[in-house]
Amino acid sequence: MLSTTFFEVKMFEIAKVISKCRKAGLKLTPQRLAIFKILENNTSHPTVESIYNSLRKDYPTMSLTTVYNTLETLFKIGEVVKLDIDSDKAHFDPNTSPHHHFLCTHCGKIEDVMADFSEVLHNETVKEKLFKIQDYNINFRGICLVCSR
Amino acid sequence: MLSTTFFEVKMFEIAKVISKCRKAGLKLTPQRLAIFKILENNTSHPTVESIYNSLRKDYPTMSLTTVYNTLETLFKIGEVVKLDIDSDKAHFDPNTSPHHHFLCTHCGKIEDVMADFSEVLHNETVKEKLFKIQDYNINFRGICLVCSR
DNA sequence: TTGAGTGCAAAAGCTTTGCATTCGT
DNA sequence: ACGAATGCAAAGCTTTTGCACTCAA
Repeated sequence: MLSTTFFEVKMFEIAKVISKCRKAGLKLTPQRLAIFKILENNTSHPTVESIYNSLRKDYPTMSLTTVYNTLETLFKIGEVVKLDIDSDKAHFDPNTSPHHHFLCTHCGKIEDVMADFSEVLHNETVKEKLFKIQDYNINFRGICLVCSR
Repeated sequence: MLSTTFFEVKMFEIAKVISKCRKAGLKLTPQRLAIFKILENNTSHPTVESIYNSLRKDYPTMSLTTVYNTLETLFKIGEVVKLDIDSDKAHFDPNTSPHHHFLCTHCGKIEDVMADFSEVLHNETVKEKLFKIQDYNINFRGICLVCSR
């Protein structure tokens, strides 16, 4: 018997985020919209600085503070998640579906691992020792396909 | 049929670490030995600062730099691991056995999860997409038993 | 119009670096 | 005696805060 698992995919869609901002009374500034554009379909797990650098050409007055503020706002409304795979700096993920990550220790790239590991929640040790699990994430480390060649 | 899994337990034992230092040409200073004592049987996932504060009474001249240096040295010789569960500051674990962690989002405590999840390595998505996995770790977040009461 | 958002500068917090002194071997 | 380790101060980075100005609603 095949078991089918349904993944609820929650990608960052500008139209959806805009309407969410309107409902929350958040203003749609040009800076915010520019950051939204960078996040849409972005699977590079950007940092504040990488987003800031992408924007400097088109938005010369964009400040680091605004990028920090906007990402914190998006985090609060659940439109980005923060990764814990790199202790050096914060990486953000506009894909808020439950998924996991792989860090290539050779090139530093972070890749998504879109697979269901919810089996780990059925582990007896986990069920006995922890009162309530809110979430979990798996960080893999190793060599990516590109670097293996 | 019962399946038995053998865990190789690698705890931080002072005698073992001392002989490892001797072999590696590392000097056994009073500062290092004091830090070793704090790490032995320590399951609190201490930070540099918490170790430093524990030592200040008995070693008034102990510096933060020495704690940083010693933990980095221990990391290099494989006697501590760094956790990635808290992006605010580095937590160290003198238990270098493969295991996982649980962060209580209420009290901030980090607990060990000593269970075998190596099944995640057999996932097809992981095997197809990644060339070579060096290690992996699972971070659970939720409410601990103490805070649930 | 009005208060949330922006952006500059300054500060804060963790970690690293430089370097003279100390001390284990 | 030699060279690694220590510890102080300074610097480096990421992130946060304060505050006057701007602008979306």
